[in-house]
Amino acid sequence: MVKNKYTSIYSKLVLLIEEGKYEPGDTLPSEHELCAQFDTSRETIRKSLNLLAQNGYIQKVRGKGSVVLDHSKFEFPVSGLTSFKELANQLGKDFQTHVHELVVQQADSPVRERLNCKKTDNLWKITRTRVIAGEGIILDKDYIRQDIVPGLTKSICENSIYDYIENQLQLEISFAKKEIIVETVTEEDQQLLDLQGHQQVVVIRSYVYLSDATLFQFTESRHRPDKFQFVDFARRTKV
Amino acid sequence: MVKNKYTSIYSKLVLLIEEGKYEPGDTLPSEHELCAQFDTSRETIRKSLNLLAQNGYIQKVRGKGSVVLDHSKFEFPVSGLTSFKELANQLGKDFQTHVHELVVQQADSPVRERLNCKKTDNLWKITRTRVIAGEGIILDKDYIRQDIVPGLTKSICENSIYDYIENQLQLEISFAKKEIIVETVTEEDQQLLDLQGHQQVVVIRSYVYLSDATLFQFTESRHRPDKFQFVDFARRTKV
DNA sequence: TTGCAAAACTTGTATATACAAATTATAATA
DNA sequence: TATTATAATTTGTATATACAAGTTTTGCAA
Repeated sequence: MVKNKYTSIYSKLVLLIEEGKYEPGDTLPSEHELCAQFDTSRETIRKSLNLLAQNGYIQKVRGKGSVVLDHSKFEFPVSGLTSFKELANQLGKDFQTHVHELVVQQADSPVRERLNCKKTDNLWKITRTRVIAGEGIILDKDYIRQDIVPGLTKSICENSIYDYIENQLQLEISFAKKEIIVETVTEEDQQLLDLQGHQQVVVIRSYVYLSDATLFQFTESRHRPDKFQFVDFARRTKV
Repeated sequence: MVKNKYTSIYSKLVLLIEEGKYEPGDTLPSEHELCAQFDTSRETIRKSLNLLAQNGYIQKVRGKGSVVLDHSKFEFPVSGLTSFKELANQLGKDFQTHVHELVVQQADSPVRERLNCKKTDNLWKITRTRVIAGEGIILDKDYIRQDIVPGLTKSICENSIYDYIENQLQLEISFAKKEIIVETVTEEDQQLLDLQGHQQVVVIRSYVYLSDATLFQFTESRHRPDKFQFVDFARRTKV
């Protein structure tokens, strides 16, 4: 994949940190040295380092340098915008996706309000369960605008919708707003998940946007509580 | 508070957006125009705009401009690093903080491992409940390194420890790693919270760092599930 | 040796320029 | 009028310079 200079330098530095070339507590080479190593300007290096800082790999300290953080402590990055398949691949777990429903329907009122679309707009409704080690753990209910994402098939839904959107349709998924709450189980949860007596599920509602700021997807992801984990890296923003 | 140019411009733009001067769907004035308005260079304006984008206020589109997003949709910003008091103030809710325990102890093994400190290090242990509308909703258990944060009092814990750390001690809280999971209630939960029959609590474990990358606090925040909500704004990072 | 001051180093901020890439507006043409 | 090509506008990337602010090292003096 073709990238610009500073993201490719970022990726190389991430690799070096994950390989252990730079260990937690170490300081990276100074910006000046990195300029020489990568044969580029200081501003470009600084953009790469800011990416590292944003994603929790380093902490920059004025006068000292860029201190490497213990990024591995949280090996389960559910934060950010990562598809289930990308996640499962990273973890190397035994998993399957079952597609229960894949239909086109007109937006009914509760979803229409969430997706901010017209009554006549056609929406994909996709219901899937994620099966890990033989147990139905996650129930995903997706609503996707068909005019933006046409041509969905069962096979695509079993693999990765994100992969299809980004690589086949060449659309750019950009950001999402997420909300995490706990709800009591519904009849659908009980039918499609192996709840093992749990009376509540953790629900993640996501509103997903393209890079031109159009909202195209609403997802409700319902997790069995004992298998749920969310990890976040947060920087303090002063008022 | 003295700030640098680009964060102060950022704050002004946030204000204009929250006031409704720029509405969702509008585009901000172009970078060039903003340069003229704020009498500064384009790079400085770009830093301000990048802050807006990171925090979910705008989406930048090449060739078009900076589109204002609907930031108000999530009026409950638990994401990021915000103290309970800051949050409660924003919401204007009726709340109280009860301090149940405020002691200094040597780090015992489970906490020592989390805080990555020596056996002989002294730690504050603070146990507090957050009471909203008369009900004990949140149980906070804090462990803070005494050598870094000395002089804690009950009064400080009833108000805001973060406020004391930042304004009295002049330390800079910088970032945190958080983990959210669901656990079954403990005896302590049942004693100190009004659980109303709930058998599980949502637990947020936070590791909080200063700007020089030293880990100084570990917090376990235990929430009654029906009152828990976590909101996140996430940008997709390409590999 | 110890303590202090100066220098060197490192990151932060602000400004300027040049060109690339995407979108939008304009003008010319059929 | 409708279409197409061109120009103007807007954001993205890369580079360069100058100085500020914090940390570490160096070296001098007591």
